[in-house]
Amino acid sequence: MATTAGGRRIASEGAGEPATLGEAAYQHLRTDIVAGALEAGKPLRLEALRQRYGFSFSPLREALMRLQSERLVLSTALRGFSVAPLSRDEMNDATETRILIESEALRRSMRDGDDDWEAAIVAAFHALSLQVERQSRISDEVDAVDMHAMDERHYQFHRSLIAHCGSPRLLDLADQLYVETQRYRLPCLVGRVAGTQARDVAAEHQQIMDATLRRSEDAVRHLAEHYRRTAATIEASMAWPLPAQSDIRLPR
Amino acid sequence: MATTAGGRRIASEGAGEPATLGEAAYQHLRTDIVAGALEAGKPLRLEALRQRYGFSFSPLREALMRLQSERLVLSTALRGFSVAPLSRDEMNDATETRILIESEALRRSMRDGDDDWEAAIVAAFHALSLQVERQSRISDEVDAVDMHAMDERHYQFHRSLIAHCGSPRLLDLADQLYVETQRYRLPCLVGRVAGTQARDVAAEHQQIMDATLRRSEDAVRHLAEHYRRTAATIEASMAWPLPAQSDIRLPR
DNA sequence: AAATGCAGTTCTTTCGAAAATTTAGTCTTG
DNA sequence: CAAGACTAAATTTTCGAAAGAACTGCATTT
Repeated sequence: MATTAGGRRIASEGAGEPATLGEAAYQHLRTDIVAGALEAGKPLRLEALRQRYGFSFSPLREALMRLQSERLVLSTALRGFSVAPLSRDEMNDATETRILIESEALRRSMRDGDDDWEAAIVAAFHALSLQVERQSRISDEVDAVDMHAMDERHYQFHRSLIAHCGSPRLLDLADQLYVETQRYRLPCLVGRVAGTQARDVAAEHQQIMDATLRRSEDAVRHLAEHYRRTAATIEASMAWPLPAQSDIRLPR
Repeated sequence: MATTAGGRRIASEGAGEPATLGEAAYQHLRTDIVAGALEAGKPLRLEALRQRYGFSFSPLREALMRLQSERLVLSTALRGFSVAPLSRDEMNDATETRILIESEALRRSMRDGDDDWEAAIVAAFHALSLQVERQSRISDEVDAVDMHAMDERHYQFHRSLIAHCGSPRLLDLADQLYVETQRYRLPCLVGRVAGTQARDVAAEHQQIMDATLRRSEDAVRHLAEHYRRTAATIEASMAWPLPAQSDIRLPR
């Protein structure tokens, strides 16, 4: 097995082969939770997971542990794990926290960013634009593969903005919140007819980038609006699971 | 700290006995890392930990996994774990991130806080004051037990300020950063002669509380200064391990 | 009927050993 | 003597089964 450099568990890390089964399990589970293949709120029985993925208990447990600390999985002491439920409150909390973190990171990047940083932003924006164009050219429907390619570019663009903030913690938190909010974004993308959006997301990105390169505080405002608008769109269009009474278990 | 910092993890956790060995291992390891009993930078060999704590591999691994995502432990794919090193950069990053998070949480608490919230702050402040007084009365030297009692009150006070922010994520992050920064604070407290401090920490706390109850933005400023002053004090007084060349391993 | 108590079952958690990989040491070779 | 190759030891990772706790359904009691 080819060893991957053990970087922090960032969203883009998945590229190389995972060095351990635990890592592999983590990646698979995370992908499936984010994509909704493992339904929100449902319990994650170890035996079922073993059959589904072919990992044995130890790596699975390890993966679930990690996912728990990223808020994708819940666990109760002797009752096992479950997929973290989706809710308006969680989404909004995640969105606002993301805005807090990324605003600060963006400010710092704008303060200290160098030419390479700027160049990377322009490049990422371009790559994202190309992807959008290609997609609308090739097919009307957005399928899972397109969606992931798209999402990767989208991630790279947003990350490039804050990349020069100088704080490993902020970048880490941003990554984590990106993944969390992905759970809410992705379901709304699949099956959507390309170009249907009322919003001009591309224009929003352009606005953010331009203001960022101008080192203008407008960038922060645009970014926040961008995220809030996305959250609002999702909140409106999503079929929210009403918090089931039966799922609520009093601790002991 | 009576309550585990990562308050979300387990429903029934808290002060009581940990329900599983994994949880117990987590608590022990965390305590020992924060207190410096497990030296920063040193590798954590599973066999050694098994002998020291009496837990077998599975619970230990689980605990280490959790600690890794809280930045107290590092791990590399097939080379095991080590205690996360201490450094000026990490401390400052943690401090600034903490300020970012708690400032926002404090603002929200001040915006929405009710009478109970205010009462809890006053109570926590009082408890902290009593503890400080008792300590300086009983003995000159600060020992480990005093230190923990003190730290618990201190934690409760700071937490009471932001308790009403309404965001589970912010509270969680604040808890995590509290623990992280504890690694830097605690070593500076042990052995210190009580009342020696040039700073009047009690007065700083009073200032923060007063401004908070007035719902004044000053509270945020005072809080930030409080944290920065602490960081500066530590930065000056601590014997920093110089980043050893030999510890650096290139990942292939 | 509601509450209580009691098997049997399901599921999580833990253990100890086996497998896989890295690390250290030794020897060889150019 | 440095670089490489091989071997042995140390260490992590993984497995599968055993142990322990929670859940289910049913009978019993109030």
